[in-house]
Amino acid sequence: MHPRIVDTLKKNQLSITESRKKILEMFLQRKGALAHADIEQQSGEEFDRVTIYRTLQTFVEKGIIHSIPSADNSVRYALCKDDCSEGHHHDNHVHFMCDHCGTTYCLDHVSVPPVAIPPGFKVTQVDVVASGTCMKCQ
Amino acid sequence: MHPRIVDTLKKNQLSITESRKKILEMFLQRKGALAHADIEQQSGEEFDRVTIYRTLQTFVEKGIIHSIPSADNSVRYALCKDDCSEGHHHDNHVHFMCDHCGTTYCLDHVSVPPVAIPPGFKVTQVDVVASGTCMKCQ
DNA sequence: ATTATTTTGCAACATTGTTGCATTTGTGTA
DNA sequence: TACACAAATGCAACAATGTTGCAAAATAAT
Repeated sequence: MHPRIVDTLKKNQLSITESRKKILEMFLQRKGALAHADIEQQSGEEFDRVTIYRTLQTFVEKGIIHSIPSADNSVRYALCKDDCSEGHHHDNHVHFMCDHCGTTYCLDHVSVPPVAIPPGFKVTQVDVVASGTCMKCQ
Repeated sequence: MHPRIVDTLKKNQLSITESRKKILEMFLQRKGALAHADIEQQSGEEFDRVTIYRTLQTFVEKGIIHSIPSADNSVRYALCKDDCSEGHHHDNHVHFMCDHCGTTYCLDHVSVPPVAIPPGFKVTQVDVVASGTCMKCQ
């Protein structure tokens, strides 16, 4: 088991349960983003569907993971950059979604460029969603 | 009826039907984006739910409208900039979604800044999704 | 006007997400 | 360690959303 799992849960005042440990481990092991369906398949019916929904919701509220915008109506989640031990500041993110294999990459180290939003809008968050073909699918 | 409706449909080799005319008119009249539910409500059960799904799908395929990425798993659509009479080149778009009233604005005139995607990724489209509070909700 | 093609509406189904509640699990304390 | 309290889980039922096949209706072509 990944060493940071229990730490992260404790820091966020969450009970250490099987589902939370396992789901958090999936995020730590895999670089890319995960959809609800991915988790359901990978865990092999170990957890109830409802439990997965609630766990993801809890993780989002605590700022452990964040949801990634997509145009095809599939919600995906990825780990927040800094384990969010400091709380959940809404980071700006750059994501890449491969049209071919569907993998979503969370490019934490790419900075979001300034965007000239017209006056009148109060911007709190900017997400950049790039899509195309990833290195594995060239 | 908006004068461009029949033209747009003809240019895209689509039959001129009631649902297509009415749904396209909704997009032309309203500046913001529309979700499936919006259309269903505004048309007042005039059309079957399935018809709306299929009409939206057709419009997307023809490049008349495009879907807007969002983090909350709600698909919204907006008119393509140039009526897409030329076919569907994948434009880069800036969108703004108001956290308060849920309205999605399609900021066609704001240009998408260059983003430094790491080598290995072949980018075909970049969407920028800003969120916060719109002018009506300040 | 008539025929051929396309679109629509209906029904049935599949998927995805939500809620309430009893049972189980985890946490804090003696 | 054992106990009581709090929290999370699983189940069932439900709601919302999206899909598919097919007969009937509307549109387009002749």
